[in-house]
Amino acid sequence: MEETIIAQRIEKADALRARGQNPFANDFRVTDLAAAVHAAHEGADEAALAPVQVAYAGRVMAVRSFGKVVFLAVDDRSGRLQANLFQQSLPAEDWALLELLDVGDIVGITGSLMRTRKGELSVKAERLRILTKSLRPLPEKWHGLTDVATRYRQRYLDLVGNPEVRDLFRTRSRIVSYIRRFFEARDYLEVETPILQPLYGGAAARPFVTHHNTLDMKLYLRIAPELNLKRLLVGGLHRVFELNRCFRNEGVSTRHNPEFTMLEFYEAFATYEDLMQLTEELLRGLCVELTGETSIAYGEHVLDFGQPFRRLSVYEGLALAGVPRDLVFDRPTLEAAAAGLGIKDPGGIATGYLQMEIFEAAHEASLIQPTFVTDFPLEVSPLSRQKEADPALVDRFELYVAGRECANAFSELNDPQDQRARFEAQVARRQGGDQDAHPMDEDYVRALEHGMPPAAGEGIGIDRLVMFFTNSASIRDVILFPLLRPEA
RNA sequence: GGGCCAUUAGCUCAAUUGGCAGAGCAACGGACUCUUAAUCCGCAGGUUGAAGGUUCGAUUCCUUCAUGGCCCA
Repeated sequence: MEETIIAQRIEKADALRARGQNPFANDFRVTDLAAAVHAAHEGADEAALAPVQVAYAGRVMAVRSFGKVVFLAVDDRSGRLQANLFQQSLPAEDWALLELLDVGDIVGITGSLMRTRKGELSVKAERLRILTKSLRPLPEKWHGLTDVATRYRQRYLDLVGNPEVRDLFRTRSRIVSYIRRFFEARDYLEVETPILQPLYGGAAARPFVTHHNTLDMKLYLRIAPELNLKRLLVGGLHRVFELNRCFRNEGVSTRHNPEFTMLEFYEAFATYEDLMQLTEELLRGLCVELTGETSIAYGEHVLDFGQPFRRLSVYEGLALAGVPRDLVFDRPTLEAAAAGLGIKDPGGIATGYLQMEIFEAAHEASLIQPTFVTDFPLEVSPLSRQKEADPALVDRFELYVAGRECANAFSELNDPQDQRARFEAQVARRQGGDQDAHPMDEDYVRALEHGMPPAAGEGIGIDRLVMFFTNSASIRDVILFPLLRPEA
């Protein structure tokens, strides 16, 4: 049946050619947009509308024919504007095009404005062009396309049929644009650093591996831009940010896509305390930009970015989970708490990592309102600056919203000798089987040896941010083309 | 990785206890000068995700696989 429809439409395209018209023409000049026409003339009366000439183009979403008058619902990038075709006032040649027109075709309409008896502002067509002949049928007009796999695989159909999807990606664009303006206004420089790297780092994750043919060189797709951005701090670019695509070789879920977008920014002479302040400003301002208010509905929750964000240190969280402050290094206490939370084989997990597993198991899902989790174990933070008041901890925070981590920040470690020792500890873990452990990066240590200004830096997951601000349950809803298995 | 659910016409969905695979929209033919999911008449459209099994007979029951969704780890 589908083949029949395609064959019929190819015949129609051929018929257009036989009439001397290109079924894929590109010589129509658009002077008007649907939304602008509505905005400019919505209240105007017939006498005011009739002299207004417009030319617009878009996809035909519905054809309602009454014999000698035909109504077309035409969608352009701004919205919908109906075209009214009267046999009486259209050239015979154009009227005859209707027998070759299908829902889904792209048309160009020129004419004057009018209002129908039901009051719809529309265009009384004087010329009709079929600019692009569509050869396949669109999804059904009322229910639209709902099959999730098809929506992701054929996102163009999802966008054609579901206006709310177009709106979501407009919102995504506004979020990115706001972030860019926010940092530019604070004298940050936007930079781009390599995705293809001979050595990866900056996060705890497994990379994708690829190969450069002519250099015969193994390359990794970056898991984070962190180390390169800090090299720029060494170089004197003291405020930098990068809106960057990262790649982590892990599973897919409603919260994870193997490639995702992060914001990372670094500021010299700032501390993680400063970044908590900055992060509150960023998210509060973003919320106001998008909604006009300081809170937003997300699922069953209302996320409030208006108040100063809650702060909860890792040790405070451990105390709430049954590990008092003076026993955070007591293995029997930690292992008992871990077992109680369902953590498997706690005896095999190093102390700092076990502390974090306990914290996350006990608290992560309940951190709904924006919460800064602060002061992480040094062991799990190989790039963070040691806390002066407690050498077992680092000056670091993660921001949790709606039970999910959405930012990670710290005062940066700039002591090259300490950094080398941290890398060596990571390499030891790697040899112990931790595939996420950080590899040694000699050039990064060398850069620190030249002197990196004291600084703080942060990464924010853009996809998760977009999820919050578009009330999306799955990361796939906010990525235009999420990774899927190949079609069967 | 484990559990549950889904997969039927281009799209959205039905199909009784295992008994002739159906509807709406889209398409196709026709009527109609004001529709907003237009309406009306007519016509057509199927390897029921794939492979195998049970059965006189399988969309339905069983096994395996594929794809997707939800939950859990």
